[in-house]
Amino acid sequence: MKIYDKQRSRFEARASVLKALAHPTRLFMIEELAKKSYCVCELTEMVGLDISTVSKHLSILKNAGLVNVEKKGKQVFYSLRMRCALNFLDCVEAVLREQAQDRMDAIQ
Amino acid sequence: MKIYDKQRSRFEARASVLKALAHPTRLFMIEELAKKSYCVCELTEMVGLDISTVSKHLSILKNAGLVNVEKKGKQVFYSLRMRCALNFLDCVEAVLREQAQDRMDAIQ
DNA sequence: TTCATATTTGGCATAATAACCAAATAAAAG
DNA sequence: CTTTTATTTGGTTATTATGCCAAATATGAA
Repeated sequence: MKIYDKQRSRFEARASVLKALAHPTRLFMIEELAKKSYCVCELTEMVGLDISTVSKHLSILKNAGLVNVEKKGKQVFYSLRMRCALNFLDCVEAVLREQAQDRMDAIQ
Repeated sequence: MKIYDKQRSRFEARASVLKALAHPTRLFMIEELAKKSYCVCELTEMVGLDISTVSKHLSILKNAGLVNVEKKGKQVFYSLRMRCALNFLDCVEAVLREQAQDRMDAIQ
């Protein structure tokens, strides 16, 4: 029995949340939803993919608990639920800046 | 031309960093590497997967810029580079607690 | 040099993702 | 009730990810 096995389900749960974030379209939508709530058709217009694709992306964010959903008439509005998700995008940006620096160092 | 298209490469870069994190085994290793550096063979013993699998996971973390690598004799030691990655695991934990709460609410 | 140990790389099988289209469902309007 | 609009779901295909084994590489010891 390895150390990892004992805690595997805990790390699987964390990974599933991070997986929900780890897609460019979903990251874009999260950033937009941080500003205000949007319906599926508005988000579809912004991203330029098929509406069924956008709907599925939103469903992934919803299942991960990252967004709220509110139905208004025929439309469904999504909004950002976990605003802390934004904070850690700052860390991701820091990682990217370091990556860029590494590439510079490699050239010199 | 959609809003998203103009910034797509920026979101792709972010997503690639998050993808590197979004795996249970890699999250486990990141948490361990936060405590101290380990060689590949030690990590392999902890996770209980094939050493080639562990090596590939570490390579993914390295390419994302999340860990440092240092060779000492025959062994290769990895250590956590971006400690801010730990902070946002706190956010992930918060999301998971909310998920659990939602499930409780659904039952009641 | 040869051997043993540590790590990485290539190849392959399987599983998971993501995109689209088409069809199903939901809600409001005519 | 039928139509229209908005959204979700099911199905298919293409791409990517994961894990193992075997082979290649690297380092140090004998």
